[in-house]
Amino acid sequence: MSASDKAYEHVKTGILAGDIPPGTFVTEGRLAEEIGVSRTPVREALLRLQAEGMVELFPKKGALVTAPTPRETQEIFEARALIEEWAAAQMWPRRADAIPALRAHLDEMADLMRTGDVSAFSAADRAFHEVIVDAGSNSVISRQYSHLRDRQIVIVAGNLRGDKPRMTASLRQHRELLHLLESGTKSQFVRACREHVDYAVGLAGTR
Amino acid sequence: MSASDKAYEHVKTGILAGDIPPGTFVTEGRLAEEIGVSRTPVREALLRLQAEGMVELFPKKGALVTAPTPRETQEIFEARALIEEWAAAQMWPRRADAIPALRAHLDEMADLMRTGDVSAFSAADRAFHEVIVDAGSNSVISRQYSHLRDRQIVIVAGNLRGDKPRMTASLRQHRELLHLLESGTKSQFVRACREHVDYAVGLAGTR
DNA sequence: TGCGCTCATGTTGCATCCACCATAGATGCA
DNA sequence: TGCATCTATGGTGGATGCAACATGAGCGCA
Repeated sequence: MSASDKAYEHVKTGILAGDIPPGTFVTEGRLAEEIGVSRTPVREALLRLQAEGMVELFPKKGALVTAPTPRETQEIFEARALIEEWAAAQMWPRRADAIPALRAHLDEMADLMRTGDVSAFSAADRAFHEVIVDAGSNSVISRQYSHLRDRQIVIVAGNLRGDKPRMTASLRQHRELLHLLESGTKSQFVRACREHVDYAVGLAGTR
Repeated sequence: MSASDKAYEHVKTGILAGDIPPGTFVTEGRLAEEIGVSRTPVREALLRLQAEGMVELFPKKGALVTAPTPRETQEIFEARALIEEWAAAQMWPRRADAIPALRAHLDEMADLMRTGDVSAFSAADRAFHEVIVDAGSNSVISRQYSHLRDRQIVIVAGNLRGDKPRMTASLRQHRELLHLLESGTKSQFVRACREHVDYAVGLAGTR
């Protein structure tokens, strides 16, 4: 792995994990020292992250880690809903081959809820949805979706710290989705996907 | 404008205008000399372009300007259709405020078809659609749409060099869209948007 | 005390330098 | 002649140096 990749991973995972919370100013020099590389690869990493909207670069001042505004949050969820609804429709005629993976992620979520590992739970949630989106077989859309989820994590990392009732509700909804995929109709499944995302909007919006 | 931005603009417009056709290898050194800056900002520009999917960086070898594969082309148009259909639906209840801008772009297209400036025609086409997408008031989606169009230009720049019948057909379709927006129904307009993009898929696919 | 100015410090933006690597063409040997 | 190997060249990846700029602390003056 190149030094540039290392810097990128370091900063990005730091942001996504909440170690570098939104609002903090990071500087190339400090990060470079921290990671053990020179400023050049750090600079490249920050540019990439700026392109992704994770940080905002202020000339001669530094990089500000940004959280999505309430407005952007709404927009992200609307975009998610659009893609997930599309993907749900693509699952018909029924794509039974996706079911094992979905079940695996579901089981994982159930386990993680017990142990209370919120960030891993959220990762499993994401993986579940990515299976559905990827089933649409459109890598352009999959990439856009993945990016939306990255952005969303920053919100969630700040908001949802181990909220059992919400996790329970989420788990129930995912179970329902899988159930509908196995034995429901296309329109039922599409609507459930839509409602699932809309529910998440509410969660992110109310706090 | 910073040297980095200058390099970025230079390379990107070069690719979009077809001056740097897909398949060519560019090197940091040569570009740097050409633009009149050092390799550092050029390198940053290439990294940004790689993130956008415009070039592919091969370690120790150089940067390859890539055209979308037929597969990616299909995917781009599918994503476009998804967004445009959504945006079309967002235009109801009727957003009359978008009409003047749409009409202006339409007139521009008519003029440009006469003068035969294909790339400007294509830019006006894009602007027309961006008005509709932007009317959805979702900057996240607008950005994704804009990116899709950037990618699409690379295809078009290689394919559609001044094809009058196609331009005529395109112009007619845009007129129809505007007409439906003014005095059609929501479902008519949405369907027409969908069909318009599907028509474009055919164009890109058949060559 | 309060205001404006200067300067010290921290940070970026960019140029330059060096080491490593990939590759192609030359070279030597069978 | 044909093949393996060696080497010269061109390219990137990364480190470092330097100038320009933003900012805030400290100081002088009214």
